[in-house]
Amino acid sequence: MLQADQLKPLFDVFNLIQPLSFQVTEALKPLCQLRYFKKHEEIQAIGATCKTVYFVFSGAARIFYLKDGHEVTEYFAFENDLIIRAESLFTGNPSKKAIQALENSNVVAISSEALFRLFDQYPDLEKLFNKLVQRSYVETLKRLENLQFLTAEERYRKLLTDHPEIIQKIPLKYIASYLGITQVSLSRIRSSLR
Amino acid sequence: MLQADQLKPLFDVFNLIQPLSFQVTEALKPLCQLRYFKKHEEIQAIGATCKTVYFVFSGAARIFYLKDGHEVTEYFAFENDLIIRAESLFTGNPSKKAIQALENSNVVAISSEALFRLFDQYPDLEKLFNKLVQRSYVETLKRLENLQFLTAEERYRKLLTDHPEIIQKIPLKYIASYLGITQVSLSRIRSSLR
DNA sequence: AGATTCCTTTTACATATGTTAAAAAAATCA
DNA sequence: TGATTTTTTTAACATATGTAAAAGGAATCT
Repeated sequence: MLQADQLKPLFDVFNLIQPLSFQVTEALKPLCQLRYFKKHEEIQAIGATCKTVYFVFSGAARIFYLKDGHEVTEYFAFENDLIIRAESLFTGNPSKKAIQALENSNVVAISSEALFRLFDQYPDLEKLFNKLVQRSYVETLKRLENLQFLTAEERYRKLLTDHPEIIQKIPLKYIASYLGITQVSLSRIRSSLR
Repeated sequence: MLQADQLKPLFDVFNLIQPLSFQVTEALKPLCQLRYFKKHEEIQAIGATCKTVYFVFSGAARIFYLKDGHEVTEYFAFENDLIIRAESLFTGNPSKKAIQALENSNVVAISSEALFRLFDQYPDLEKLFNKLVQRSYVETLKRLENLQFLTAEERYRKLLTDHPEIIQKIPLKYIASYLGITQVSLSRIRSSLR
């Protein structure tokens, strides 16, 4: 069971995005399940329909899918980051993507159905959720631009400056597919920068 | 000035996504400005902050930006499609992207500030807007996946099956940058498929 | 600690895509 | 219609990235 205020760091982040009243906060807390996953453990499997909204409480996670038998990483999430598989959550279709812990991680899991049921009663909660979605959307647009017209080396350099924590904490084989290139190619790029 | 029910086709689409009451519909109508743009005309310029939500009423439009002096097309919009530059609308930052008519087009323009002001009074209107954003987000995720791990030829084939209207109506030079390749490369791919 | 597995780099070669320039084809305009 | 401009294709060559296999290095497990 959750201890009082254990969730405070996450709720502090929420409040920066959308100020929440005491009532909203109290209504949301019971929906938050703190779950522990070991490094490499699967948080959600491929084929499951996304009915849970996750936040990384501590640790790190990724979303990936299989393409021709090998894994393609689509997204990395760190502390306080939202994890949803939007293409499933918003359509009700099963997701072809999995969520996996990259380190021993604590994750806050919220049932999307229970969350959405609170929206009519607490409009600010709906606004918070939608602002989080908007932020994810904007981030995805930026990644799209990068993939559309930067070279592999430019994308790697950009990741290095924009998200150094990814380079530091994540195995290169995951970063390669995230950048849309092979591991060999990434290795080549790295050695050319030395 | 708008004639009664001129907007009906667009509102029919809205109702499929989120049923709107008579009151909501009547509140939204006065915000809808029907504007005409000639082929190639600029709907919004680079550098402007996005404070308008557009829908294509008839015709077609695109979002593009400049990269090293040449245009990169990010998005095509056809009848009833939403056009927003999310990275500006949701952040308040000036957009580096322009919106341009690709044919003689009628466009419904809605002030985002006026629209957002209606949200507290009409929650279903907020829900409609957020569902439209969610759909755009999901579409963007699909494009990201394609750019991340399909070859140029696979991306072209996919566009051919998923959005034949783009191939039919849009100049190839715009399609090339949309696919993340040069015009020469696209031409080569097309001839190899013949 | 040693053995095993996993991750990263390197090499050699193949292929896809980019670049520049020119020709061909199509669209636009007076 | 004919002239002009724009778009698309083709050619030749350069470069980036992919593929497969092997070696080296690091992490993990008992």
